Amino acid sequence: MPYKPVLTGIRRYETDDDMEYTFECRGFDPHRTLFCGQAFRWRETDGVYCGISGGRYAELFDNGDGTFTLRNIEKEDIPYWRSYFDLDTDYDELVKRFSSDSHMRVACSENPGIRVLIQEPFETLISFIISQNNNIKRITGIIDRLCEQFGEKTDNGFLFPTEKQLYGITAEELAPLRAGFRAKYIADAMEKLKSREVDLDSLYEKDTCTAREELKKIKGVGDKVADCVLLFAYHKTDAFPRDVWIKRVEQKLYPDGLPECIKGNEGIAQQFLFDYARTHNI
DNA sequence: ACCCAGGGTAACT
DNA sequence: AGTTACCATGGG
Repeated sequence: MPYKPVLTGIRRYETDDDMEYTFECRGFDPHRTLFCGQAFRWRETDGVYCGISGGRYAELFDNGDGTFTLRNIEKEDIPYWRSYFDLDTDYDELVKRFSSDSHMRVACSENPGIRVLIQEPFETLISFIISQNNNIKRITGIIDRLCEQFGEKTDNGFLFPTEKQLYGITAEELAPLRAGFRAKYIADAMEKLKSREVDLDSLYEKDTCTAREELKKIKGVGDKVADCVLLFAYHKTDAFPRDVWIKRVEQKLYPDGLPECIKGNEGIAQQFLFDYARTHNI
């Protein structure tokens, strides 16, 4: 069965109805998870991670005893955040499986606590169109300007603009983002979403290959960007985004192909290998 | 000045 | 089908 997270409707944060939610998640590392290049809208100050996703604001901190607290969230959004942090997947079990491969064993042990997020598809699509041939710092800046220019302002910052808010936008109107040649790709994405030539809602139920081909109808979306969206939004864990670092890993560590133990979870394994490759400058 | 960055397109062999 | 220049921008 394809995995579909429980998503409640997009809703504004309301200051007089906030709550805390504490959950257990042994070994979870928020910093590694939120700043490893799968999400671009979290900030950390004094051990508190503040972010906006899917139109929802949250503050997250580590209680130091294997539990974590989400603060200033709405009660009905608990299922959203449980899904977002993929809390119902046992990563200890996954890492155990991965560790039968010697490279994966090192990659996992050196980067404990990474989890693959389950994000909102539209935000993820636009974010990873922006990511192409770009670095994480500048990607973050462009997305910040996108939210400030076109997203709704709330007490806790600007929301990511909704699909409807960007319908019909042109590359010229996107110029202030300084996204360069990627502006025309965003404009093309908005055309194809508006016309329903590409339907993000339908992709949950499609297999990875079919969904990948549909995303690639958008100009500026190739295999890599498509697989990022399939993995980071739709949680299709067999999607395998090949960026420059992963290509080096495949050449140097796996010239004869990927190990059997990551089959079906190539995308999650990729997240460990991505950090491994960068810290060791492979 | 040069190189690279969570790539993709179009125009070539 | 496989290679290659080029694409905007900013940081090192």
